[in-house]
Amino acid sequence: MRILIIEDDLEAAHYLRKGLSESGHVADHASDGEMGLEMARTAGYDVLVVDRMLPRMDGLTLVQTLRSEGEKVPVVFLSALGEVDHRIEGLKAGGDDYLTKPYAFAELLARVEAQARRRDPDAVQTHLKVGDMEMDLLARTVKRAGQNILLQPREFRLLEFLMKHAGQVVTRTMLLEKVWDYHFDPQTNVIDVHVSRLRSKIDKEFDRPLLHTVRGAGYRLQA
Amino acid sequence: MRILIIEDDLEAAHYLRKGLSESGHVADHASDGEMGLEMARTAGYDVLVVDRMLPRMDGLTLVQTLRSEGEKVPVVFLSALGEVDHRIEGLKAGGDDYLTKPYAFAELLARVEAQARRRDPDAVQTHLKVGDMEMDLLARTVKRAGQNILLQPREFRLLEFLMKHAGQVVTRTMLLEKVWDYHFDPQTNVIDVHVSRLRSKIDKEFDRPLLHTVRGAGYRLQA
DNA sequence: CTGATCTGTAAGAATTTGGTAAGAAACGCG
DNA sequence: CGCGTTTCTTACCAAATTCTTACAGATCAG
Repeated sequence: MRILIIEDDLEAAHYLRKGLSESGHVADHASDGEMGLEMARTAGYDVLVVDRMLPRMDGLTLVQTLRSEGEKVPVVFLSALGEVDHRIEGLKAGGDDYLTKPYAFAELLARVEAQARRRDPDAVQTHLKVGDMEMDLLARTVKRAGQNILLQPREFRLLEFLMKHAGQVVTRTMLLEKVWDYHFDPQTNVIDVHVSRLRSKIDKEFDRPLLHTVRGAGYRLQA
Repeated sequence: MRILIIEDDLEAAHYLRKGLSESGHVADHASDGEMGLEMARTAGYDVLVVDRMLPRMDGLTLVQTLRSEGEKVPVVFLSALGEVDHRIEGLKAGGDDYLTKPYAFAELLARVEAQARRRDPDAVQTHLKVGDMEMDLLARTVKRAGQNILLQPREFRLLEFLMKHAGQVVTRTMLLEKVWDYHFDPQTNVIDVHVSRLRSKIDKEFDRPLLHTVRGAGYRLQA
């Protein structure tokens, strides 16, 4: 899941990013309101986490602006102010949830995921299945035909993405963006190498391969 | 805790059972409304998890029937319908909580345990088990393969948390929050050190390790 | 007050991982 | 069939992560 954190406290932001990435998400960070607005407009995030108080443009205004432009991405407000009125203000401005500092990270994670799920039920699957292969996102385990398969972190992300798009052709560019977070051409064959490694783990010992090459386009995972 | 899952989707039911049993509960399963009603009447469950839509007798009717018979067991409804009206219907029929699909397993677990606790405050976990390792929360003792293991307080909290989330990856951030009560990045390797110490006590002399490292994410306790 | 125990820090070791590059193989087209 | 192109595989190395150990401050019981 792609999450944008708009927060001027650098330490807090760093802490959030780390926690989110441990939980398998990708988090970007903007440290002031204007930068946040800019980023929220361009890149397609699944959820925004917005501090109420920000330099250059406060969180409320930011979200109001986004909403007036028709942007519907879910927003979770962070704020030091716990008053009911502030909460209502936040929701009226177009926020979807509101968290008062200090908050537990686990709580933030739960709310962020709940928001994302509300918008896109498939975004927060915990269990994926393609053919006789299953992936458990919580346990971070993969099985094929009942047999456990050990994957490296990057291989896991790769397979996760492929499984979430099972049956569709996944292009190299998509993989670079969503699995590697590269927004440029690395001019190397990283993808090929990882696909090869993945294949040797999920397809090698089985007669029916799941991961297919689509020449000139990319790859497709299919039973 | 004894839980009855009344759910016709076999895969979902299986997944719930697995999760609940990893969290130390005992879960039974009924795949249609009539069977569910029958089982709920006879065996004394602590909580029922009921799908709204069921073959042979829908969830609402089931719960209404139970309530009319004076059965007070807490009920958590599951439903694909998120509308406010449906929620109200469920609560009016005698449900105690309501969860909209798709839901995160952790959320379900939290609500189920909350319901059980509400009913019987003493029913909280006092005993955890993962593989051949057991923890007694009251006596503050840990055994593996019948052998007593002495843990320091912090190690005990750490293991307790890991056992309560057995089978799932537990991130460093979660550990910091729940075991250390830190809400920031300590910039040290406290966790690593304690995990290492814990390992040397619970895994060293045994051939099959329970505590696994999940690179880039955290740790997982699993038999 | 004192000794024992517990917890956290720091540093270096060990391990794992991911990326690069080079050559092999497969493919498609004329 | 042969050639250019794309894709696959393998080996290697640098970087990042995790593990272990030793030590010192803090805490607690007696």
